[in-house]
Amino acid sequence: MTEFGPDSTPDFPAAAFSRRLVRWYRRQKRALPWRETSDPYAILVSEVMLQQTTVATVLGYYARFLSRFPTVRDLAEAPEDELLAVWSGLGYYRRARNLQAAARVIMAQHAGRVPQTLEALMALPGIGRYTAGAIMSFAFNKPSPIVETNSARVLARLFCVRAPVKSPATVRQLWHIAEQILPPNNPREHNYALMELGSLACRPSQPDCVLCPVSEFCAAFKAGEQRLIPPADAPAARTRLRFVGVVPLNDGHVLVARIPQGEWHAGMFEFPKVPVPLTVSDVEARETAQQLLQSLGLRGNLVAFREFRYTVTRHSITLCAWMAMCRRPARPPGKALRWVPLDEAGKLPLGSAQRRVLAWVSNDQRPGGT
DNA sequence: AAGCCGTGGCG
DNA sequence: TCGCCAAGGCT
Repeated sequence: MTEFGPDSTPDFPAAAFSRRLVRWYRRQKRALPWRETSDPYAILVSEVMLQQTTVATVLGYYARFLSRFPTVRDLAEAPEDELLAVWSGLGYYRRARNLQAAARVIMAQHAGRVPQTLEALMALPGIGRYTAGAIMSFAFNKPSPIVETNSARVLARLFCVRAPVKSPATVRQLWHIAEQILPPNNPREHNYALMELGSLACRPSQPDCVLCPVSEFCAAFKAGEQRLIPPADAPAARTRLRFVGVVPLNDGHVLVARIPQGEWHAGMFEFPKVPVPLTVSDVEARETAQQLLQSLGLRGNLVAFREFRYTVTRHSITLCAWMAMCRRPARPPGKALRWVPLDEAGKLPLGSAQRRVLAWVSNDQRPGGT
């Protein structure tokens, strides 16, 4: 075989490469909790959390999620609000809903056990080719290749693939390579090692080829092109948006609104807000806040103001938030609105920015706060 | 098949 | 402050 197959990697000494790579991995690997478990469900959870998300961020969620939803059944049966609240701050909230949908399919069609074939895994919502391959190799040590950000970069350099790594043709080529060089006897460590190499040494910028155990196999290194591969993407356009929001307070309660379908963070909660032009003056912003209060059927005083800046995908957002001391209306607010005790609001599913707003008002409302 | 979906850290 | 980056999948 080359040693495991011919084609685009005709002369590549795959077995020797993998042995060298895995030996390095065993010495250098980080201790990560999802590598310490053999529970396929826990590995599934970690892989979904890690999609487009840094290890450091996931470390703050992983154990808590598993202690709250220890089994496929617990997740399948969880109320959505509780699920989203646990996920709150992790981002890409569709992942949480897909993960629960996947858990329900696993209960209904696979007797509660994570399936062990690529086809069955890829049929689960939120699980694509990478995640399916990761579960196959990490959880079951079955020979499924993977291609994701790290390994794609490693493979592109290793074989000097100069085209953009995201183009469909390149993606196909990288999957082919990944399959060709995958050792049938040790797919788990091999795949882990490819990713770990990309993370620790074969980094996006400033690759540290001195640390690399397989530089002698690397076509880009030999050509001195490791810094040119893969080529940088064109910068993404950004838009700016501005909102005026109110945080109605009454007797230790805050008013929150369920975000409607079709908007960012749909189904989660936020403090009421409205879009305003980028150019509004402070006076106009204050008037907008007053009008917003009225439209909620509230009367109250705007007592404090603060701007929050955050990003949602490609949108740079400024939220001008007004704290409002209100009289609670006799009539209950609309169905999407809810008064909640301040100290329980944190248990709601909130986006990251809303969580910061909540921290602001909570701190202010505590005795002695300012 | 581009565009969408979140967030925090870092240079 | 700003742009880039990180264990993608879906439409």
